[in-house]
Amino acid sequence: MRPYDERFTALLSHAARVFAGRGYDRTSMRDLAAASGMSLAGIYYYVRGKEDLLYHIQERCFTQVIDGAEAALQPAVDPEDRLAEFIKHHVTFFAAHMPEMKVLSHEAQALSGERLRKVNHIKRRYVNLLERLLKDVAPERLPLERSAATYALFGMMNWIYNWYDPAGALDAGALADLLIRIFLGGFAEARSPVTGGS
Amino acid sequence: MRPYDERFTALLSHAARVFAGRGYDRTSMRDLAAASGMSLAGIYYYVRGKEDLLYHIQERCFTQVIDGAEAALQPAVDPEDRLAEFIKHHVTFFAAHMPEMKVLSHEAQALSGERLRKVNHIKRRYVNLLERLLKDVAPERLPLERSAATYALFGMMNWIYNWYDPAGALDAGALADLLIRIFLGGFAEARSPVTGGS
DNA sequence: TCATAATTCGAACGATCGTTCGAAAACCGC
DNA sequence: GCGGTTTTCGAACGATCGTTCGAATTATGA
Repeated sequence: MRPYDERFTALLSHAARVFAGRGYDRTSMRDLAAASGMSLAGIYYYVRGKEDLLYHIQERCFTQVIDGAEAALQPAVDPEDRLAEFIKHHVTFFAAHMPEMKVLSHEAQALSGERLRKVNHIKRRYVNLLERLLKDVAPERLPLERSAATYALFGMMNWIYNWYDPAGALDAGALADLLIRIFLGGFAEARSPVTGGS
Repeated sequence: MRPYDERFTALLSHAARVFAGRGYDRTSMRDLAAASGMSLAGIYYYVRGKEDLLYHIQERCFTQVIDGAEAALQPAVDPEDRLAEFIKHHVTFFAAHMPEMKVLSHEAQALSGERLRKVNHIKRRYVNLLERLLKDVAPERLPLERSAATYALFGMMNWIYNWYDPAGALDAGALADLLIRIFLGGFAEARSPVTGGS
């Protein structure tokens, strides 16, 4: 039953590309059929429906990015190194899986019910992972600030899908290094004017 | 002809709130009629259609945010101060006009043709404005890095609509200060390891 | 008070959507 | 080559969409 899985994966890949290009809602099941070389009805052999298709794209991609991040953090021990590794992995993974990551970042509202609950659960795990890294880098910061800084960093990284071209002059590694320098320099070094150290 | 303008503005405001909540594509003209207290057909007296409604929301909001930014920059002369003023204005404006700014940030793909061209033209003006500010802060950076840093900063700021609650414990001014410290500290102070100062 | 313009709306249209169903086709172990 | 399972698909359904149109209603100015 290997060819089934391969065709299922190919369907998800084609669908992710079309979703990323035209947007989830503006994409019709007929568009997906044309893009994947299947018939309209044939898609329903692999998936319960359109929303189920989006769910599987998001669930697979999110699981991959979490597993990859944990693996990338494994060797690093210094807090700043670990944060840098997280950013580097997220950005390079984003650049390497642009369609899926755009769908993950941009179509978060499109799911509902149990599917939304499951994806949000994975998302919370991922956000908590980064928030713990920030706590190790700057333990003196207030939780409120740390939480906001977490989302600021995710914003820097996830906004990529709005402008970055993986085939352009800026390669993903250099982009990751730039974001690391910006965030680590500003977050870890620039102390809040009221605290100071304590 | 003042009551006409007031009702038109109210329609745009109601529509922006619904678009922000349910997404542009998932919102039907019947939803907008219910939210604005108008009949379905009545909307078409003020607007050519659904896409025209989205266009007017984006065009008005973008013009406001550009005018406000230029006014906020007026008194500041020091490059870092000017950049800080830009960030502060963008973030506080975002927090004060959440629905419109979310629609502006999240529904950039929904327009087409001439309307898309016009909004993109305004957007380019705004992006160029920030990019010039970054050039004054860090003249030694390569244009490629400066462009990426511009989008990184916009990502930090625009991602707000995914998590920030204006009614929560973190007020907009404090959030703006945090983003200023993060970006200014990391971008202006952490020099690229290869350049150093020309 | 009346004609004219401005504004609102019920009803309906054609188009497109996601989904279903039963049959046909392709594949497989024997 | 045959029986059963897996996979594909044409055709159609009901629902919902954005939009239109002509009439009804309300405001305006003489």
